[in-house]
Amino acid sequence: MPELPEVETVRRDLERLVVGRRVVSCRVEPGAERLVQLVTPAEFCRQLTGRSIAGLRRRGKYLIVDLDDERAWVIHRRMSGNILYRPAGAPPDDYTRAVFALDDGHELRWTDLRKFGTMWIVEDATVVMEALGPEPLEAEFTPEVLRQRAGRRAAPIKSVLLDQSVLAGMGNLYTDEALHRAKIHPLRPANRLRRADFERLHAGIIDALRMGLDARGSSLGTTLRDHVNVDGAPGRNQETVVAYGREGEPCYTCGALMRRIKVGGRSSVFCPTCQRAPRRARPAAAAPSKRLKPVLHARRAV
DNA sequence: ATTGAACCCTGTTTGC
DNA sequence: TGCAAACAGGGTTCAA
Ligand SMILES: [Zn+2]
Repeated sequence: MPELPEVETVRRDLERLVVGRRVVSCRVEPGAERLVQLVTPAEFCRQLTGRSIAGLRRRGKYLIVDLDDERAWVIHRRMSGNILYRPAGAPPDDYTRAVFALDDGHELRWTDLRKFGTMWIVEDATVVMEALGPEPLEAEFTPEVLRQRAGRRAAPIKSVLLDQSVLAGMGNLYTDEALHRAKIHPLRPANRLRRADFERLHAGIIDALRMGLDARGSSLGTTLRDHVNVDGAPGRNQETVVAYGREGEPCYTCGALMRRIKVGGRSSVFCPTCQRAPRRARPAAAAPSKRLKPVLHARRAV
């Protein structure tokens, strides 16, 4: 799933490849019309065709392609959107939903298995991006900033970290990674964390994101729906994750088996030993309370 | 203000 | 064994 490191990796690649290039044609495949926001695909393509790419920015999980007419082409990959930079004659890519030909003989291909991704062309990119929190890899992000923005919420810290208005760019994977590194249980109410917790969490967030960036992103799950970079190659961070997707596997720190619970409807993997449950842990949905009665049958031969 | 459900879509898993 | 139904997945938006 594209989160901050996955979007940033693609931004850096595109910055190297397409700045100064002109969009010479634009095509949105039938059935993918929802990709385009605000206007029809035809109008979208009309606005895009002929424009040159002036630069690439990122804010949270949004990719911003600055155009030479002072407008911004804003892209959100959501769950399965990928941007590929291919020679115009390259073999087709599965789930291609839109194609943007460039003046260098290459094309940008938008692939998106689920069609959840969205694009806008706007005068001011901030308009389409809801009030986003600080950038976790910028100097503005400090333990104190984290405490002030997250520490008033009574919701589980996991849910608060996923709130893009608290902090921009964290998704389910990097949230689990950060909480594990910080040894904080995902269900801990954010307003009950102490300063020392926020110090560790701050460091854990940065470490997890940097690890993802160094590996060119995480590509978990089945191949088709994974994040890939502009050349179609997956990231390598799935080899480095310490929590996400590791349910039932031993914790790298203590060896206890990693558990998975639902927090705010999202699956969360954590170590029950390293990440101590809050005093009043919410009843885990995955653990129906069993009466003592089954003891009578526990040893029954099968 | 805060929380939870709905929604977007399709590959995968589960159940009959 | 086949097929159909349920589910998972994450971010955002809407509703309560
Ligand atoms: Zn552990």
